[in-house]
Amino acid sequence: MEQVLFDYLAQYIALNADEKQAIIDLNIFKQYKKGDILLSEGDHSDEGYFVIKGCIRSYFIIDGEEKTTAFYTEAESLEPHCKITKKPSAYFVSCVEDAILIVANSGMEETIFAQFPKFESLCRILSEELLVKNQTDFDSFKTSSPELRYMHLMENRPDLLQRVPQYQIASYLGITAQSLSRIRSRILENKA
Amino acid sequence: MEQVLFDYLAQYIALNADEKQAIIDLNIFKQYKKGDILLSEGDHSDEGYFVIKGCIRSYFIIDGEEKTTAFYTEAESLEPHCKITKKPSAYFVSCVEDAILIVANSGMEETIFAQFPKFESLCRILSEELLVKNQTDFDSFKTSSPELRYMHLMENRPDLLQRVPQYQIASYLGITAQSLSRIRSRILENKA
DNA sequence: AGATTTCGTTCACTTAAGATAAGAAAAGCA
DNA sequence: TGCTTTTCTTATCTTAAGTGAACGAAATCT
Repeated sequence: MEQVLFDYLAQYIALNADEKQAIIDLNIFKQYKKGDILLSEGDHSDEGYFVIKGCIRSYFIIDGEEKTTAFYTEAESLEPHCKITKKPSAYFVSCVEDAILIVANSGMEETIFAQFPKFESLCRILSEELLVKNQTDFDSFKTSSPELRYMHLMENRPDLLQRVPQYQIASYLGITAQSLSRIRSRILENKA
Repeated sequence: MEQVLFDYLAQYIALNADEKQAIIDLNIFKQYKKGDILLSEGDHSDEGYFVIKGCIRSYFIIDGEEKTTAFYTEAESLEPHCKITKKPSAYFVSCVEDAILIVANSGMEETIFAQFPKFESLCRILSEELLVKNQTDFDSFKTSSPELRYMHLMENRPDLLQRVPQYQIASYLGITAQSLSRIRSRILENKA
């Protein structure tokens, strides 16, 4: 199970046995069931999540409506805002599927940083990469119509369309479920 | 002039005289004129920008149309994707106003990191904060209508509406200039 | 299996954004 | 100052998204 994490980290830095053991010793692997809520609006949580297996999502509830803002699948990580800002969470995080996650809090990170400084370097690099990814996604969202956004998603994360209910995809695309349904039939028509 | 930078950094870490001098010795302050282009699509650039004074923006050109994706004003910093990914830039960066910027490349960062490790720690923290900010903006964009996005901007960055041409604001909001003009008149009507 | 809840599609209607064009206002320049 | 370019607004028309409601299909539960 650790292998997913170590394979991921190997893309960025080489870890020796001690360093790997230090991570394992933190005892951070947890299992969850579909529907489990990891974080709720208002929570003061200090935990970040790295997905080993499964799918989690973040969403707001605005006027009683769920607004999904992100999905995280294998080898992706979610650092909730509240972990960084130390303020109550503005959104929810729950499991779209049964999941195995790494759950780590800031205290654990400090421990690791102090023991192995190269982890802080790693975190800077990961953080910069995440930032680039997030900005790229935002740019693409801003410069595309809902239909293009959907087609973009079909190309880039086709698995999501299988794993996640359509109404969650819809709000992720910034539209209603009805509108997404129309877009889908429009695309099918044009293919025929 | 350095003071803007040091005031900014003081929010995060304490710098001693040596450290400040190391930064100054990099000789990184540059002046630009309104309209100057700092980065073009296709460029392989290694430079990041920190705004001391003025305003810069990033934009794509898609089908001959400018699509503005971000504005950066005093004490904000822009790390172009190409700096991090080492690939050719997908977008442009230019000056909305005359500007004084800090321009630093990766080599300078390495130098500083090696000399003063706490700068790397600083960069991780800044990077995480930028990520939170960017995600918050993205979430807000996704969950708002164009009209709400504009009102949000009026509240949060009213200065931009004065400093930046409307057609650039419009594409920043993901809409056309005509549509923004209608939104503005709609808002004025409802106030009256 | 049967009942129930969740999810996806369709329809009719309303509202707002995109496209195209034209003109007014403002800013920049000679 | 007067001229030119840039920026903003207005109008018409088209297209697509939002809303509310209804229905059927699929998944879930026991």
